[in-house]
Amino acid sequence: MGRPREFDVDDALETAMELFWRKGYEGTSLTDLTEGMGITKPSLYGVFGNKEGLFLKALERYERTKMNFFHEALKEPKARDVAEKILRGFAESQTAETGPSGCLGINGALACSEAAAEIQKCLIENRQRGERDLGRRFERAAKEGDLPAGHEPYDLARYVMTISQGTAIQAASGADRPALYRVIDMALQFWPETVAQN
Amino acid sequence: MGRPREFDVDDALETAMELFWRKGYEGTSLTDLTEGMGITKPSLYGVFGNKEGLFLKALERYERTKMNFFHEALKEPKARDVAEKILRGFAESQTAETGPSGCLGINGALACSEAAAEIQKCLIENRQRGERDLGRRFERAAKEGDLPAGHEPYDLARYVMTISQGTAIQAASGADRPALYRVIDMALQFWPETVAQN
DNA sequence: CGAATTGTGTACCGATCGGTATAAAAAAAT
DNA sequence: ATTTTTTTATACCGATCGGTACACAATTCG
Repeated sequence: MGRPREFDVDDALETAMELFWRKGYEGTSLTDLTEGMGITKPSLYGVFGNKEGLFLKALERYERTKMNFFHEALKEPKARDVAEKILRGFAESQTAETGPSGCLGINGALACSEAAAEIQKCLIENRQRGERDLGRRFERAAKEGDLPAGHEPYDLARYVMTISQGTAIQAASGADRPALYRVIDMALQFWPETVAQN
Repeated sequence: MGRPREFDVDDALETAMELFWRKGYEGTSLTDLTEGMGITKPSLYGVFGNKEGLFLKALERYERTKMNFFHEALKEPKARDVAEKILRGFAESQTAETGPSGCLGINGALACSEAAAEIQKCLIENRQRGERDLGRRFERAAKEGDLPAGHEPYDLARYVMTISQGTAIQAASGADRPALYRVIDMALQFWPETVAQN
């Protein structure tokens, strides 16, 4: 009961996500947010708690709507396809024609003041979690004889994540999707199309 | 003549560089700067103009003292050695035990408010200039038959810079030097030690 | 119809932001 | 010793930061 909300929470969160994505956590002011979302500060605080809570919910939405390819990719039967799907998935989300360039998980708070230390830590853990999940997937691949010879699963995971994070910087600097695809093709070249079957 | 300056300009600039490196342009306040440098605001403004001027001078110092390996690497006779020296040079400066992790050219202003747009643009151009210089070097290598077959010089340059930027994120997230070296070893694997001699 | 509940608009809070006016302090020049 | 020049310290500027108190508007429940 009570007075009905005059805005759509999901729409507002989508806008907040895009703002944080483009300008980072500290670079986005409450004025940016309220003007962009079309709501007042008390409404924002009523629904999302505070700026930090809003960012975390925006990050959650980002993971759910833009990073869904990641855990889908882990289901690929061949490790090389896992890597390729992840690399292409990142490149695509980083260079969408509509929406900001780069990656919210990096743009959000790469280097920041002490006031954003908690957000920064959260984003670091977020990236490490993805890398760990990929490493686990490659561990399985190692047991299946599905990895390039002479490499540790977690090193391969770091390799793939490093390329993905590199393309995030490239995208944030203006690189377009075809350019990133060419980088990815090179990065995958050392990974044989077909690994020795046993 | 006049009253002598009570601080060393170079020491102060070194401190400012490290602060901007660790906390970014907008994440570093004038209070951070003056307290770290051990000087007052009027002294800072007297010598460096304003915050933006101080950042640009800090960036200049960074390029001169931390990125000197880059143009040295371009002088290597073989393209693969150019690439390897650049990749290892970045990884080393990003993981120095003393000093901040990552890269000032990325941490400085990856995503930011409109107030820092000029700094952001300057850093983007900075990165693109490096990539272009490397591309030019690889163009020469192509003429010398010193490139892996089937790749454009500027694509290879983007590839190398993407890895370097990726390791910058990795370092900012806590990855240590040996971990980055292993990534670099993988990234170089697709680049034959010896290219077909003609 | 009240009464209770919830969202909205306005106006404000203390703290901090980058930046500066002013005057005292410390040196060189005369 | 006095003037001139430069740097220093203090104290302040308007603007903006994230966040909130308060009154009012809009709905449901009794």
